[in-house]
Amino acid sequence: MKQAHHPATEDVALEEVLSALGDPVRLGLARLLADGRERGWGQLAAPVAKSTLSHHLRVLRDAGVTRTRQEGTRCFVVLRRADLDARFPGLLAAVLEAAEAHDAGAGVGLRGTGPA
Amino acid sequence: MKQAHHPATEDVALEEVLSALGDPVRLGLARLLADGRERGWGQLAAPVAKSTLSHHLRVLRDAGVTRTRQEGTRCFVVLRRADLDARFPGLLAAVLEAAEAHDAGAGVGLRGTGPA
DNA sequence: TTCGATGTTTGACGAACATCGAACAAGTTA
DNA sequence: TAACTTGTTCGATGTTCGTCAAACATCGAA
Repeated sequence: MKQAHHPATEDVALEEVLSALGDPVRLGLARLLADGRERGWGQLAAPVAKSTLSHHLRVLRDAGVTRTRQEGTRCFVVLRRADLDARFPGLLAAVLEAAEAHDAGAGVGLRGTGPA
Repeated sequence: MKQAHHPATEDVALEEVLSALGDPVRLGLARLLADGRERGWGQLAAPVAKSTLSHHLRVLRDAGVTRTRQEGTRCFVVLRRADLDARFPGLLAAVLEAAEAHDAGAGVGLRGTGPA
């Protein structure tokens, strides 16, 4: 559990962001984080094994879509909305709105705290 | 060279569009077509073999990003801007603007008619 | 009909990807 | 110290992807 690497805002690449969000699980994760609130790793519920979930979170992180914070032995994930909006104005909003409107990236939800 | 299949506007999937545009060559092609003008297949110049170019154009077509029209033995490609905008408002504009701003998808250009 | 131009399809290849279970590392708690 | 919790990393597997060359199909021209 070493400190994860995050690309600087100016190093975020469009192709990477697009292909990162081009996966159903990752799009679902982004959609889950769309409200800007930070979520605990354990709250995230995706229809994949935890090692796979870890992989997807890494792809999102490496692409610059999310930021992971570590607190003790647990992690918290948050969308880098401001950074993305600074670099690609309107992109994230359009993607998230489209995902919401068409229920894309389904299968990803919250655990414990219940839906909503 | 049989008539290619195009998805109906309501069948266009967000994940497919995003991952279609997540490739440098395809993003470059989309960027090239961003002005809405129709281009001849032969005008498209990408740093790949023609079979590969054909493949990429098919991915874009299958994802609903472009439309291919056939005239005799040659093809013309155009961006399905209105369709995409109807289904995912603002998405294509944000992607193309971001690509333009950061010169993403480079290596794709025009042949014959010269740049511009 | 024969030739040439234009894309598409096929077959093959290595690289990248999504996925899993198991082993591991780092904190927290008993 | 000894568990236990929480994610990450590793190794393996099967799939998809990007790429090319070559063969093919189709249309127009000679």
